[in-house]
Amino acid sequence: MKIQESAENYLERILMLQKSLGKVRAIDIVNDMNFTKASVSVALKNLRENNLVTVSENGSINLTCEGLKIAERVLEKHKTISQFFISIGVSEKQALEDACKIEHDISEESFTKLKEFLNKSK
Amino acid sequence: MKIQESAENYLERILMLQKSLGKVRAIDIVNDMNFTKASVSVALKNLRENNLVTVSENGSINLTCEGLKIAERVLEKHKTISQFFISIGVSEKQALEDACKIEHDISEESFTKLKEFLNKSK
DNA sequence: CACTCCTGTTAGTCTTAGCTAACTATATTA
DNA sequence: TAATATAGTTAGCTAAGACTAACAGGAGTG
Repeated sequence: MKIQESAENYLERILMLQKSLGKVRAIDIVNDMNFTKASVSVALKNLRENNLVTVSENGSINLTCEGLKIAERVLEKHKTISQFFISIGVSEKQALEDACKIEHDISEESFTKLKEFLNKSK
Repeated sequence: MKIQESAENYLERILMLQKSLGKVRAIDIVNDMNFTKASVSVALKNLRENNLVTVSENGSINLTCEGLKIAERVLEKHKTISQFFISIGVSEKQALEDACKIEHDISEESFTKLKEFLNKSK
């Protein structure tokens, strides 16, 4: 199964929210991503069905091993890309916004080279 | 009207084909983009309705002023982004493939900074 | 002339991923 | 206790953008 861009985004946000809030419920995703409750509910159902998250009885959402792997990979891309843009003078706001989209498009090869480039230029 | 990513792509390809073939018909786009005739036909209808291309009786497709502006902007992004990736060691094939997707996501601000960066590093 | 190839169109289907509306269930509060 | 707020679900709609199938018209050829 090919992971869709939207699924990648949800997983990434769940991981970010886990880090900032400790514990994540659907409503936290709603507030963070500015989608409706209904959209998030359906998206979570999908993630559950693909074994990328689990939801405990109290409503707290957890990434599975597979889900976490994807989330971490996307988050790493996000950080690297935004860091790169900032390093060439892009505003932080815009860098983050662009990274959010590009993180789903960049290939492993280009991502690796970009990381190397950033490490070298430090 | 917000120009869709797919429309941007079609316009860009039409411009590229114009440069390489001189004259562009729907079938040239079909062969170049690996979509079906039907998909291309519908897409062209859309571009026509949005005054981004015209089609003459003999079937040759021309960009309108507005269509050309968009095509040139996207093509410039394409070139800049792929050039950047190549400059940091990405293979040409992958650089072009990634540029094809990222060109639709990058903001004007980031694009400008990327161009400046490339000019400086020359 | 009939056949086939080439080009293009239309109709209808599918998937992704958002939306609203309406509902349920629980918790808080007047 | 009744009313309201909060959280989540389901059903049904929409739009973009691909697809297949079926068809129409012109050009060249047996």
